[in-house]
Amino acid sequence: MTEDHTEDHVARIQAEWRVARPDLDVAPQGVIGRLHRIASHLTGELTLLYAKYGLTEGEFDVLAALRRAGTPYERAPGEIALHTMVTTGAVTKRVDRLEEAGLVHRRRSDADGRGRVVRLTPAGRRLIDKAFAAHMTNERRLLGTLSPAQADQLEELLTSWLADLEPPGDTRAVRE
Amino acid sequence: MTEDHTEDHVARIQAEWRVARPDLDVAPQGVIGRLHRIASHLTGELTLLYAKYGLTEGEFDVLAALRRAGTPYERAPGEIALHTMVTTGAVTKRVDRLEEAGLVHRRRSDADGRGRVVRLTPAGRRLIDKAFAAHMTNERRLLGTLSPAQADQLEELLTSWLADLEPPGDTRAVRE
DNA sequence: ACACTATATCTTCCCGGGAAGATATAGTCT
DNA sequence: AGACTATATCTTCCCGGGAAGATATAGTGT
Repeated sequence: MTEDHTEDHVARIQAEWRVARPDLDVAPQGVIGRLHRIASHLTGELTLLYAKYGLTEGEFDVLAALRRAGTPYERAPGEIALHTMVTTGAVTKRVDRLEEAGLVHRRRSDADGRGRVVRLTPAGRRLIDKAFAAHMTNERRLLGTLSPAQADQLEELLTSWLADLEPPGDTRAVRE
Repeated sequence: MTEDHTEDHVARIQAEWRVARPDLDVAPQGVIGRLHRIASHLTGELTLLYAKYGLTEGEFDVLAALRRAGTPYERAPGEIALHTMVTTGAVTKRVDRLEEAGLVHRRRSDADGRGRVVRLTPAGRRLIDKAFAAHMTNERRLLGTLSPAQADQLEELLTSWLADLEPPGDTRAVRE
């Protein structure tokens, strides 16, 4: 036996720290390290799928935010920034790319001369509808071997943790 | 009442999708969306702490990998890349910055002319020792209101999920 | 020893996003 | 109306990392 196959990378890192810094309690890494590692793995897999539709994650998020808005699939850039948790500068660039690709259209707001309105084009609507359905299938696959009971339990724990971390009244939104 | 305060952002997004795409089951977002949101929140908080020590997250990871190696706190760039889950190009740049800051030292390997050896300087060792202790305190704070029992349960669920996602034999390492 | 392939690191170029400032328009107060 | 402040978006500049190629050295087979 050269290796304990029941130990994952996080456990190995913790073991190394226990040798290097026996004075510290590295238990929190058991949760936080694994959470980050899962997140990074999921992001990689999700991004692969977006790429099949010619989208980056950021572009996907913008299209999704517009799609969720419902007919006529419009939102102001500032709203999109809130919904997708990025700066307005990032939204400008994402919308630039999506507009270039013919997936969204940008016009001035009638009501407010400073404002713009970003709207899904029919092509954008078709694309995000296909991509989002595939995305959900992909997420289901990634939850794969968790039993429904485990998934519920996990969701509950994450929900209560998230409630701690996010001060109520925090308006920022979430990755889709 | 204008808003249900028991609903978080992920729940709101799911509710929007149920209207926009009633044909799809968006349950997976309950877990995956919240996990990503927690990860992003944690990363923000952890990064704030690294910054107090003048470090980026990537630099912290490199110092931590060297510290865990034990005396004499040396590792090859390629090893560091494996341990920190980035490309060797990224390691080169991180080490450039750390060397500039006097926290690590880089020399040629005696054994292999292609190789380099990166070693913590005494200043680097002192810094990562302080920073890592503070990092653990910070992580404990971030787990805050999860009871020990909840934390254990969560760790167990994450561990088994991670085991699915990471094919055994995957050599990549983890965020500290 | 020579040719060929493999490996370790570094370099170059690119990409996406953040931060801060620029610009244009709204709103408010007098 | 005029001045001042607030707001929405866009622009500019920067930063960190990825991908792919360049370079130097090892290893291997003949």
